[in-house]
Amino acid sequence: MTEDARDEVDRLVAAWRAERPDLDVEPLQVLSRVSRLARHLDRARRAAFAEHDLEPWEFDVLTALRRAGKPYELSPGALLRATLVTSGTMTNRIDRLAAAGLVRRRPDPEDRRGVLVSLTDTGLGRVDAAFADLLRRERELLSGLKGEDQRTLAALLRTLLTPFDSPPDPPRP
Amino acid sequence: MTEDARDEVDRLVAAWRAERPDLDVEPLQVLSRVSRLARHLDRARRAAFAEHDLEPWEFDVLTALRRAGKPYELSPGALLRATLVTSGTMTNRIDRLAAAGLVRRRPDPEDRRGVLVSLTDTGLGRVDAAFADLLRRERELLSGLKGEDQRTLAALLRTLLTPFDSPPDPPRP
DNA sequence: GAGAGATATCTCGATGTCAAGACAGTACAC
DNA sequence: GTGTACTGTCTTGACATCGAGATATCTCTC
Repeated sequence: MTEDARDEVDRLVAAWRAERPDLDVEPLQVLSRVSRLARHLDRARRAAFAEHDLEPWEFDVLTALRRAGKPYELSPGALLRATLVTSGTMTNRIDRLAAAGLVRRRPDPEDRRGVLVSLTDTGLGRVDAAFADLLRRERELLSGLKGEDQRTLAALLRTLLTPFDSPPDPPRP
Repeated sequence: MTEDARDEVDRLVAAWRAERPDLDVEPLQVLSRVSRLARHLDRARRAAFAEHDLEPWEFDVLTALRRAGKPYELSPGALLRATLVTSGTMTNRIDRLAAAGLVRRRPDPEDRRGVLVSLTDTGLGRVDAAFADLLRRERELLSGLKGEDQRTLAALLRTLLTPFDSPPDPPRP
């Protein structure tokens, strides 16, 4: 091999080159790393939240509410857009968070189809503690990169993400 | 706001800064993007594989076998390390792939605890077709970045990934 | 103000995953 | 060779997710 394999994706790419020299597998260098890193991150997050008795999915919902600012209240629809899950999943999550006393549900006074979900005091305290902890650990994970490299990395990732996060084509008049 | 939000994570970071100006949320610029991008990628992959009648999890197992080279055979243990799932999940996956005629199971002649899983001809054909398709789509996804930027991105991601992919500390003699 | 279509949420069944543990077989020291 | 620890695979039960569809309400047009 002409260069050392430094991570699993290097090994994976080398294996593909040996098996399918006819294919250009360069895209894997970026996208396989994204997938694998996300998987490892999930596990690290799970470990971090365990200390605060929170599951990652609980944290995702609670932070969305926390970010909204006072009165920490959003509709289920806003929550599912923020967390990239389906509506059935969100209904289920809200049910369980409400049962755990971390959020509260009330009818939307302005839209009788709608519901509003808000943080309880308990939920607010838990999410703030867990978030501070998460940031500590994430900073640790990133400690291998200089600040400038982190900004470069963030900018490149943003470029890839933009098409997904833009509205899927405005309807033409 | 001092700068335009270009993607959801920019909006997310801006919201945190407004709510918690006391915290340094820079790590989110990188790691939240990794998580979100991985999620979008999952969906894109699912769509790509649907044309070949494959689920992403099926593809993951089949490619691991394909990369191993002739005779396209690995143990369940090797497969679960390659795909980052638990042993129970792998047993289940192999069961279903075998039922679908894409892989075959046979006892390991050298270790009577063990089993060897290999691609069938059908499995080989399916995975090769799906992989070529996946590469096409991934290249498309990356088309927003110059080749040089792609290499920079890959290198920065590798730095983050290395600690996870290295053995978890060799035992001291 | 009536109807058509869009939107918001919830329900339900199927499914894939995980964690913990069972079990058989192997490896190594003594 | 025997005991002990380890390894490899499979089993089981709980659980979160998805997708499709049901229901109620809103909005817009005519």
